[in-house]
Amino acid sequence: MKPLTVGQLAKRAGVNVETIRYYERIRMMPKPERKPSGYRMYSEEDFTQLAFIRHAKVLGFTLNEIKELLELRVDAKSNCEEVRAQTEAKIHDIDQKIVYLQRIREVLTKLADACHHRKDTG
Amino acid sequence: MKPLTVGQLAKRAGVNVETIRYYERIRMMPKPERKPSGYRMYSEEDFTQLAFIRHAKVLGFTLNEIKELLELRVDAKSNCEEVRAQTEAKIHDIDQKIVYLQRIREVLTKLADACHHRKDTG
DNA sequence: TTTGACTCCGGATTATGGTACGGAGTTTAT
DNA sequence: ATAAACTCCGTACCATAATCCGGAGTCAAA
Repeated sequence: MKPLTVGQLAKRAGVNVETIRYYERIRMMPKPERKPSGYRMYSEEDFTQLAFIRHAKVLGFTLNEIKELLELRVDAKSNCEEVRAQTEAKIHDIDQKIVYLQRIREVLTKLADACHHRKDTG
Repeated sequence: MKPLTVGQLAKRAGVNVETIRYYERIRMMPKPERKPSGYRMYSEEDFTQLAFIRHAKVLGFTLNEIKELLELRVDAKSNCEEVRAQTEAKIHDIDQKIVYLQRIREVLTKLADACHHRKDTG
């Protein structure tokens, strides 16, 4: 419940402090509450959002795409029908990515198996 | 069987001609045979490799990671045991990505469903 | 209470992954 | 044969996504 400092948040999320400030500047992360000294205070929710961003990044989404994903969540309260359509489009993109990954996975599996056999058979 | 020009290859793969030249410079793509005029000639195999690169890029692999994946394929002939280990590590990374993607997919599905219900029930 | 670690900020710098430019030569279709 | 379209090359430029800098203020703990 105690708020996290920017350094603690950075450490938990495995990112640089500067990255968090950068995400704040470009509105990927919300402006946090501040201590009287001006130090940033972060919540668990902030950590969740940052982790989401990092995972999505690993998956090849650009920061702008991730921002869109985050905004879908927020907009869901107001714009229901349109959000639903957009969300389904994103799901389609994700399914495509999964297909590609599985294809690459299969190629690699065959590679590993070929090596395995060669080892067995000399 | 007729070799492709760089422009034809670019068109089929959906990339810029400059991108292909760039990939050649950084050794993501092999140096192609040349016509007497100096024009590049590409094969179907080259197309396959380029398509692989583009797909892997969409999935968030960096060009260096993709280069490693391509090299695994080539090295498989010589370094069997080590290649197998590395390949299995890559497969593990890919499985992690699939897990992340499925998690995001789930969140989005819930979002879409919530909207759907809201529409039905007013 | 001081000292070392942390944080503040704006602005500069970096790495990656391309894209654009432009003058000269090549190919192709008419 | 000639124009349009394509290709050659090196270099310069661009956007994205951070990361670094450095001087000043803050916090924690010995």
